[in-house]
Amino acid sequence: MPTKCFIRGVIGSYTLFMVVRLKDIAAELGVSVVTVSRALRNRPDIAEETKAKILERVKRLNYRPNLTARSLVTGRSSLIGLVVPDLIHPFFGEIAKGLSNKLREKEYYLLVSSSESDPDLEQNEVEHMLAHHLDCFVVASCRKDTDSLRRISEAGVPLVLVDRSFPGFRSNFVGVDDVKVGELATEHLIAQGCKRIAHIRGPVTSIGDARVEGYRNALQRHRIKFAANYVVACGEASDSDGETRGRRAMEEILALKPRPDGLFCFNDTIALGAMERALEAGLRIPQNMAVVGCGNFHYSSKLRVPLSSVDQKSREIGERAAKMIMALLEKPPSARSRSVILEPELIVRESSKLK
Amino acid sequence: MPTKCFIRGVIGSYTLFMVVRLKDIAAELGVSVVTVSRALRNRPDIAEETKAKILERVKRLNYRPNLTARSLVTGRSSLIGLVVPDLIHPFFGEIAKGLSNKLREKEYYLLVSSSESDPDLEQNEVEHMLAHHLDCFVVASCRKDTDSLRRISEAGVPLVLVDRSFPGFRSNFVGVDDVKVGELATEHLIAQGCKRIAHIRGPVTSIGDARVEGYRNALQRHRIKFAANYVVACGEASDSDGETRGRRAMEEILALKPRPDGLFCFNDTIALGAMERALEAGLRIPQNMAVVGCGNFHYSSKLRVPLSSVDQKSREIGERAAKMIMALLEKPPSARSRSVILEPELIVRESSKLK
DNA sequence: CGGTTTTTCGTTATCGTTTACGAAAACCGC
DNA sequence: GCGGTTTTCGTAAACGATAACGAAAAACCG
Repeated sequence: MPTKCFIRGVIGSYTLFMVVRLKDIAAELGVSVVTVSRALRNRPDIAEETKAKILERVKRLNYRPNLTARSLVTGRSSLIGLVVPDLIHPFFGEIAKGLSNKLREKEYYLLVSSSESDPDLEQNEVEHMLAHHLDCFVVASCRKDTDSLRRISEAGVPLVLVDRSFPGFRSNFVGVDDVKVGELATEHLIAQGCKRIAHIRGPVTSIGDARVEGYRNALQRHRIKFAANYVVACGEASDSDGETRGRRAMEEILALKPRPDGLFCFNDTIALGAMERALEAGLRIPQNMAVVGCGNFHYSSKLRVPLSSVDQKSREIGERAAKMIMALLEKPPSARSRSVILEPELIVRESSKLK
Repeated sequence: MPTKCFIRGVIGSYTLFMVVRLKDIAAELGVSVVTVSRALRNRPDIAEETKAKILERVKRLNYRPNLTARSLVTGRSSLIGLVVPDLIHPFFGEIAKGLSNKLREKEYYLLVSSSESDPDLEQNEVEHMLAHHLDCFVVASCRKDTDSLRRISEAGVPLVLVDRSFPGFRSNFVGVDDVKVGELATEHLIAQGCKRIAHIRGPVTSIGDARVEGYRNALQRHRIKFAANYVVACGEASDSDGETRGRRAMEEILALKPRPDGLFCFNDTIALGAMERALEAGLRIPQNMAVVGCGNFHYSSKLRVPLSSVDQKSREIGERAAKMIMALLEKPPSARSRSVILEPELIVRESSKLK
């Protein structure tokens, strides 16, 4: 139990702690609370001499301002909310790390919520987090609609979308060009000599659709005819983990006649499951089927068959989002929203190396 | 910019938002602020009729209490601080997830800090987080000393250590029995017929030492003589990533005469690096060298050679820590500290399957 | 029906800080 | 020395909620 006093030490088995407030320092030095506050925030209207005196005492007493109280009056909490579908997921983990490292510079802290890919949970979490009066939200929404995003906007809290944007919903955004992602992967498979390229697509969202679009663009550019049954769906992240979804999708692909000789997967986890299933079925990768994933998760290079993957620049997404937040919070009334679209990068490994 | 008013709508390109306060609801219904507060917190001293009336209005206006203000007066912030060396690390990621999911039930939120395995940064982060007046800290410290932990205790904030405890520093703790971890891995290698078992040890901390102790215990139990040069160090997490550290350690191991036929690694990432290096050197795993890691990271089963690993129950650690926090915060003055020691579990895969 | 208890609700103070404003002190030029 | 700045500091009022206390209203009881 923190006690407000200047005694510090052990009495019996109880330890008394001091919780120093502005008031205490002011009283000790015989100045007013406001003067101490001014010294701490480096305000101009204070004499150098008194400032030095105060800062010395502040340091000696190990004073730390109560940010809760400050927040109440200034309306700034120095807290940023991060809402992602899954904290364990390497992609979002990297984003969190990029964010956190950059935000640290300005002493912002991250309040995280892992929505477990459950739309209702996400909405609920946003609702609760709003009560904490965060300075800004960073969201990779797992919802089909924009309900949770709108709640944030309605509350007047700045918002940065990462990874997924929502057509029709104006907002700041940081992510990669997903059409380019699809093109990069597919062009590569074509260049490797694949003739029949399948795609395990992601959910029906802006991202999933954009990747399919890129996939089609590349095929068209090389006059390969698009076959609808070569694009197989594998459900949502909320259905089951990516790996089993990848396995199931591979079942379908194995049944296709003629069998595809190239495969572009929505992400590395799905690719992993698909590859495992294909290997079990006796296929050799890449000889019988070249595979490219997406996300370049850090373990993708260590797999049974090291996986080619399109890097989504997750760390950079986090860092750029952090920069955007800082800009947003420094000069608040910038009505129009900004977008940062990063270029994806293909990393080639054994799973698609045919030449 | 949130405006305090009851107008809501679009004027030109500006949207006005309402920030509803207790005061507003009270004014609308002609009751006092305290009455509304009581209704919201389900206090007994309020008539059912007025309560219903208030709750209806609260719902209709979409009121959310300002937790910052509440926190200031109650001294409870509903925020839990999580300090880990690395957010991306699957082990800590799982802990974060376990914590977050459990804490959600009581509407606690997680403020995270990834210290990047930098002791100074950790200290700094703790210092700053203290200013936010969190209700409790969960820490996996990367420091050699207990300085950051002591700062938390001195501030009178409840503390739960996870993964690593510090002998001599009394505190709540949730983790696995690390001596058992070492025993489990080593006993298994012995049972598989390994005669010369090496160990890539972790940093010189309670954990690293305990695992070595378990390793020695198992050897002794089977009358295998302990050779000091079979225990190779690989530096600290802050030096470089586990994988390259594992590779470097394997260099040393490959130079040992006679060459070990079994290897127990401090964690899966190190094991991964070590295995990669061994494979490059032409060794076959497990035939020439059986390998067991620790942590059972979710990708360990998907590696080139699926890796046997001692599961550290990371998710459960998070959940148990969450439970402990709730207990701590409900009945505060429990002076003595509690420990939860979980049993590790060995998961056998190809990397060590000899029989 | 008076007195006591119980229920219900309002008043006031408080949490630790910042903002707005104004007063005193110091400085300045003439 | 006297008006007018400028510097330095203090007072008072927030911020949005809860805690402690007490008063009015209602209910109960003999």
